[in-house]
Amino acid sequence: MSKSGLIEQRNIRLSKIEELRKLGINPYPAKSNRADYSNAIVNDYESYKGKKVVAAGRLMSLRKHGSVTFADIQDQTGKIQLAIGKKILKPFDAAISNLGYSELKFLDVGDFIETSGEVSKTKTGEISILSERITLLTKSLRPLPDKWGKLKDRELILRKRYLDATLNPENKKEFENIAKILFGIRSFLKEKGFLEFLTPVLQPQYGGGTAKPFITHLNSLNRDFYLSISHELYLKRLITAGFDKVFTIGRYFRNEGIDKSHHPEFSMIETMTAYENYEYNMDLIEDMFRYIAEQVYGKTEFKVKGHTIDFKQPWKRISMTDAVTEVTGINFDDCKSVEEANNHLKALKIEETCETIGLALAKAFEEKAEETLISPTLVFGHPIDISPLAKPMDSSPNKAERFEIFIAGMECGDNWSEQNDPVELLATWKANYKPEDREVGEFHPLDYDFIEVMEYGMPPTTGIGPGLERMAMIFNERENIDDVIFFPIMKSHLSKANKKIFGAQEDKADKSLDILITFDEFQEFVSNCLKDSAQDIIIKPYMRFWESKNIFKASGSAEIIGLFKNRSVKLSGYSSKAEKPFDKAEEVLKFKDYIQNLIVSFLQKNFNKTEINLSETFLP
RNA sequence: GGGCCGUUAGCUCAAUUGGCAGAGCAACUGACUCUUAAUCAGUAGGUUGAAGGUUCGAUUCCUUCACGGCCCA
Repeated sequence: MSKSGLIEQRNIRLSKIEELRKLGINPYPAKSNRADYSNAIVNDYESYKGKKVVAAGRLMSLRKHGSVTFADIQDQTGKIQLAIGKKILKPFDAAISNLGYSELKFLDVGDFIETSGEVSKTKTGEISILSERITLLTKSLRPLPDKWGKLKDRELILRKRYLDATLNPENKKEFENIAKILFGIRSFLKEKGFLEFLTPVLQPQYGGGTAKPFITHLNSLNRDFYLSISHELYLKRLITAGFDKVFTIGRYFRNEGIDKSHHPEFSMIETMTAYENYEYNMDLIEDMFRYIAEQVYGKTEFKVKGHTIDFKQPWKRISMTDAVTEVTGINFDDCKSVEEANNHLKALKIEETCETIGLALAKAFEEKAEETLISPTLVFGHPIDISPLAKPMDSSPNKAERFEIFIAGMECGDNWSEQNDPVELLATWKANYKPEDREVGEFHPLDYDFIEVMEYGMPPTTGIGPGLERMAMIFNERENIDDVIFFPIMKSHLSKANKKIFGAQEDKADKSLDILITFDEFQEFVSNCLKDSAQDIIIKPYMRFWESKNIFKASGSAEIIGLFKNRSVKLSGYSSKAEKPFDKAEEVLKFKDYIQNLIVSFLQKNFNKTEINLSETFLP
């Protein structure tokens, strides 16, 4: 007998499966004969009245009253009630997998079932199916969380979205709408004459942006590859190949922070259009948002961060310089020198010195203007310094033919007339090539293959890249990116109950034998590497040996106390396994060595300005 | 990275100053021919996220860790 409620309930359901199998019922058949959806029946009762239907879905509630039972099943479209009368329901028949009235006891809330019967209303007026047949489609082993309360634990909602979606149809609807956004974008771009391409996620050289990439290894080529941080350079190759309007709905991977509006894995709709410049895209993006608002959501007004945004209105278009001037009164275009620009930054309480006027303008915009752009705004005329892939404007060569989309203070897409002068591009890239930026994610790799493409010649081209998640956040009126990503990234977790149920091994010590190094021994052992001034630091070593399933194991750690106020530091991780008993003396030596290295690397990491010398005597 | 908060039964939540770990739903047994959060009677379900500490005694206080949330940079 299990002590856990979950395990007990699961066992009961397993035994129901056992009994059903004995009766000749397959609890997991491959196919259903479902022909009707619940909302069609409920919304159009007059046409369905008296007709036979076959519906299927998840059993969401079961109310037994002796010889009559009421049940609710939920399918993709909604819920419908089944009225199951002892006299109407046909008797048990394994040949057609029909459950009789007394076999209803094998059903649980959460099971998937199919039913056929006449549509009618009950005495209380509820539209129902008078079930003549009931077939089990899938036996569920675990109880659904509370059947009318919704899931509240945020961690559970994010980890088990399928449960949240089952219990919370409004939330499910939001994800349905995100799927429809994708259809909307595709049909919009199709109407405009675009072709969709799939571009590589695994790339030998990453490019098209500045971000920290994920690195992976491709065994068959024995090379490290990068997960795409952008798909832009591939779309440009397609333009070079002679396709005039292309797009991809791509997956983007950036090994950077996770917060309310950033996720390491996200999606963008990236387009490239030949023979046009960035002004074409200003219209395209505006039209695309309006199209989705009208086609998918059937409205143009959305509430974002407390502001009402109307996509019907023409979007504001403003240069970056003017956007900064509007907020701060400072016009960076009037700057005669970098010093002057930096003085402006100081006046704006931005504690950063920039190398060029352009960088200072960008900084001021980012710090002061961005968050004020609530209604949809297209900001153009970025400094060329921050736009290495964009063409300079004819009228002011230090500005790029580029614009960004801001909605509710969020950047929702970046767009420009693509630089297709290979000599210029190579020069810009080389000037920006700073391998030391790789760590901070502001590194432009040199992609000679791409320069070669440009040398063959790419016609004048422009591209846009609105982020799908940000779009979804706006249209679904959500402020957290996790609310628009069905499977947000999380650390894996195996619950205690699941460890038991699945028989997953728990690496647990059976018994602890002895501690082989004494406190004094260890302090003597490390005294040579700590200065007198660190006398108050106590290092407590722990080591133990034990036996588990005929494997001998050792593990050890050292705790440093007194280094920080109210905190101790634990250096851990030593472990060792063998099939026969250890030579303990040798193991202790290994442990000492390990701990010594740990301490040295710990000190190096945390006191990197201090030189750490390992004296000979420190070694055991 | 910094700060604050959370983790108790399958789910949602209690537990008074540190003093017997409880309820509703779900589950199980039984009654019931129109319910819809069905009802009624009964039963069972817990290593209070993990480890350590203080204490006669810890869900409660302290430390560390794990997982998560919110805010800030």
